[in-house]
Amino acid sequence: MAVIAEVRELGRHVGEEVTVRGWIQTMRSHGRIGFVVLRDGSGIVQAVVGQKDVSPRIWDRFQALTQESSVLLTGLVREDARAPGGYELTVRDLVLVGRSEDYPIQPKEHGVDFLLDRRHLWLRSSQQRAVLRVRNEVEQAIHDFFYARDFVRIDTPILTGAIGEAATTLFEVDYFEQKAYLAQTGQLYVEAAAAAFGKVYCFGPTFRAEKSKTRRHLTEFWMVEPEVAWNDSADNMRLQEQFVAYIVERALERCRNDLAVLERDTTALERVTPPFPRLDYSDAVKMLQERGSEVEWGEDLGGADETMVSESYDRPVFVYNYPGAAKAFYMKENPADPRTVLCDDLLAPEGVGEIIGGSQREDDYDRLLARIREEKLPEEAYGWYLDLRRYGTFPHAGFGLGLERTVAWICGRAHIRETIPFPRMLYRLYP
RNA sequence: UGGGGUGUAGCUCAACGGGCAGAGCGGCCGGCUGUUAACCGGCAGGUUGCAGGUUCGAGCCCUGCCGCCCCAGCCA
Repeated sequence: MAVIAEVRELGRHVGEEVTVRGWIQTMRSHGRIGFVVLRDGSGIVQAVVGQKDVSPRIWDRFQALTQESSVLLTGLVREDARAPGGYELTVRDLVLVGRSEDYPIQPKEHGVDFLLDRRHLWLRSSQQRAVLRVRNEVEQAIHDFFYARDFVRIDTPILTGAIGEAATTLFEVDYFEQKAYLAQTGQLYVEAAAAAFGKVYCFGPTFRAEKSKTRRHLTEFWMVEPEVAWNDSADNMRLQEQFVAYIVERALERCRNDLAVLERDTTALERVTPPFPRLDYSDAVKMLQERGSEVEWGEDLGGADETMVSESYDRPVFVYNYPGAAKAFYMKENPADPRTVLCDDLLAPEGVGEIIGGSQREDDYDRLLARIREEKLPEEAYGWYLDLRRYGTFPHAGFGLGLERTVAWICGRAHIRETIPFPRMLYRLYP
């Protein structure tokens, strides 16, 4: 009875007979010899079957294999430069576990719609596996970064009352004959927790019922939102650049292979080291106007404007202190220029655009209440949020980083839909 | 929601200015002992998104509808 081995550890079994378990990725038959590439999740290995080396029964079984059939392969592990992965299995025994009939995804080009309809199978493809492994590494890096800095993770509710940033549309659900909404941010809740723990973050799914159909929007996406008591806007940006640099570094360190599978040119990522350039909103508008943009002071930057700014730098760039009218109600007024608020957007290079939105929060009770009324928000829903300014208010700042946008940038994918296992978009709820 | 595209074999795409609907891949059959998206020969595979219109004749032109893609707005 051969020992069961994972493909990633085959190097330790050279000269031994092992059994590997997995799925047939590709196969090539050649008369009296044949090759299959087996995937087990830990890696891929080429297995060779020679007609003279196996019984006629095994040979017939091999001839009948199809793409994505699940199998047990038993054989001798050899080093072989001709095999992808460097190791090869000379098959002695083959057990068919589950036959795959007419697998729809070929090792060829397919349209995006076709693939998304079969997302449950598309996940098996090598580039999709690479993207999702990078996502996994980024998620782990996020937790490690904050854990090492003594942040406390706070899980914020997904079912909420009418509270959030209000500008965006919320998904409404029936909550025991009451209206509830899927959370569009955990920020307001981590602000509460910051007064309990000092440094906190939340990391979970958020929901936006916007009818956007662009390469950088999903209706369900994951966002990490740190919140730090006593931090001002400048502290906030310093934390952001350290955070982003750490995530990129981890991906470069631990996902070399995946980035190679994705044919990602990593030179642009190697440059992502602090400090990131900082551009005052007003200077950004001036620069954009000189380059022919129609943007006027007071407006938010459009997608084309963001691209123009980010293309002027070789690493992520902060644009800070936007006009208050263009931003959310909770951002703190800039004492040096009350038309603006203490906030920042972090724009990733290579035309990726915004991956972080952050700000120092309004900590003055009266000014915050005035802003809630200006925006005509349901005041009664914000009672607890105002309490944070009534019982020991404190300066604090935080930000939200979009996980999918960050992964798309690191992986060099044009569209963020490939960076989440099962994307939720306008008109797509299946599979 | 607005603007621009697109829809032809299971998949990816061809088809002159309106004139017999095709290829590659995949499938099936056969051949081949070192393939790397193998190769060679053969076979099957179509209501050209749907409904109407113009025309001797429509995959192609016109109208409506539907799906999808890209861009904009909103944002992460």
